[in-house]
Amino acid sequence: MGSGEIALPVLNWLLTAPGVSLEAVICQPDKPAGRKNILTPPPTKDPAVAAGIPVWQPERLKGSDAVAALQQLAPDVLVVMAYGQILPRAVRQAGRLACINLHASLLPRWRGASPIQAVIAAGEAESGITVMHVAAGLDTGDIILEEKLTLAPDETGQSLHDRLAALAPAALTKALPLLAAGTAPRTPQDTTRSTHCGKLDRSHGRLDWSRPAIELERQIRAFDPWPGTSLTLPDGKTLKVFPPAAAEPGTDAPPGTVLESGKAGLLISTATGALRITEVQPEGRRRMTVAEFLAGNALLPGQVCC
RNA sequence: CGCGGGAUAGAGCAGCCCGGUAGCUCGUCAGGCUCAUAACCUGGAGGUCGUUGGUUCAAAUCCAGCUCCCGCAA
Repeated sequence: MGSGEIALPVLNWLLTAPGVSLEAVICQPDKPAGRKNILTPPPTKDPAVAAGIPVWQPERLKGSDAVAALQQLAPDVLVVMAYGQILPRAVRQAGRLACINLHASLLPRWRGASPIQAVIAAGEAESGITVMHVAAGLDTGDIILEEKLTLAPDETGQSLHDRLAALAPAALTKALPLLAAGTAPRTPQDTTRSTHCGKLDRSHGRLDWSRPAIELERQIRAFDPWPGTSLTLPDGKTLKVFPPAAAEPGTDAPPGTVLESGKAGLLISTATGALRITEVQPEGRRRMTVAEFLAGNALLPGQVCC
């Protein structure tokens, strides 16, 4: 069961791994997407269809035909990754051996919808894939095992997403034989260490100059490419901001004040330190370097962004 | 039919409303200045103004179609 792009390597592994028989794929329904609102299937659908695997796309899992079909199928193991719906009890219990979830953080850290962005924004040193039993609560199930990786200094949401996606099959490769043999560890999560992260939207990407520059730099990396980061120019227009950015010593100018604008980028004052921005995208325009942007758009030191 | 912005020199933009010789910042090339420079000065090269058609004495500019790019929303 999976809908998101991050589940693709796992799906591919399930399709090809020896000793594994993938009986069905359950994913979210096709949804309107893009500028023309074209009906678009979730990323996991096409590969499954191409491989001749039955694909079920219930609008709401709870009470749907898919649940009954799943119970009748009675798979050994239910593997869930980035599915996008809460699993009813009937589904959690449909797996003969287990119903397991692959989560893109080291639980109990970053339970919730945006663990990849959260771990970078928080400035933590490592992340990974947690293989766990699915429980009633959100990402609260007992842990089978974790595969760790160390974050790079220039890690972005995109790069970490890709690395974690690629790491997931390895975690599953270790977990499935343990489940089959009945020797899988089952470690309850240490709830006192747990943190949560909610679903992100663009409004979370606005740069808040009252925060320290070092945090804003992490936010820009974490939110690239989703939900993206932006600032508001003095004329009221939105300017998207992309990595790399850098935190530098600042002045006592009010937060949001342009301190420097030139070939080396924009230096903008924050509450603590200043933020150097080097790559941007104006509304209706393509992505460009700050030097290119400044060639046709005046933004002088002393002007204030918000 | 979701809303909206855009396509002009290698890059980023102005000019369009009020048709009449193609402009700015940067890059690039040459020369100069300087102990020196990514700084400064002088000069040069570089554009079928996305595409097709229409209106007109005359279209980057007005009108219609087409292609492509992007922001928002979902």
